[in-house]
Amino acid sequence: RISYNTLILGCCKEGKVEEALKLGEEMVKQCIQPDIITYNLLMHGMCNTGKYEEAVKLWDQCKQKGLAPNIYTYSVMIDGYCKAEKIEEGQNLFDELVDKKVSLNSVVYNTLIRAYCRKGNMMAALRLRDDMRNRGISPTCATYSSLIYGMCNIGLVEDAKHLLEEMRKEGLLPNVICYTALIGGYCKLGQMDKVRDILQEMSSYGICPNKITYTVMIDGYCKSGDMKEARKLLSEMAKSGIVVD
RNA sequence: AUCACAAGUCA
Repeated sequence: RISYNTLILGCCKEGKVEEALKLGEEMVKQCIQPDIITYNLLMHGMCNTGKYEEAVKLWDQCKQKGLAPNIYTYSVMIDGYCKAEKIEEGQNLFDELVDKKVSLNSVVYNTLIRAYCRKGNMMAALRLRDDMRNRGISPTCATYSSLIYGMCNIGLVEDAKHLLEEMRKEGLLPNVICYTALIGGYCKLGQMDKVRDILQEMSSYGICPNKITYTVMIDGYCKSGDMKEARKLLSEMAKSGIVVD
């Protein structure tokens, strides 16, 4: 069963969801009962290929079989709904989970927070962040990178920067993803001088830009018409050992 | 370590 689940995970990661489903049927024929993990994997695969309706079917099937959804099941489905632009549905599932009095974790919160951030509903996103804190669940880098991204996306880059400082106060160390999101915000506004400052700050904390960080900055310089600086970054990237593509 | 969440270019 573990072997099958592992195989299914492999298929899903390759995007071969049909094959994963076949493996699920094959399990049943071998008299190996799919467990909740099997279902979680399949639902995740469906969601990631845009077939969230299929995932919902699996969810129902799961309940009919008397397999109880766990926290992973919920986060997969909440994410699936949100990525299909059905935030309301995602929120409903979240509320259902809250009612169950099961202990929530940061991943479920982060999933919903990210959805609100992408939609530009920062009030809802920040309210959820406060909510998780009140329940004693610590926000993580994923929480903040979504929030920072969301703030930047509506042009409130200074608020985003402030969130980064808030992280430190909470004893969370901003990682390269948080910084990259913030840099992206400054780039979008053409504030390349600020980008320099952030880079400086990063290196003072020993955080190195990665391929995505460089891509964001190069794009920023190109769009602000500074091709010289963009080229400079490209060679700097190569020098830092990143495989340039 | 059998499963879930965050940042990028072009389309």
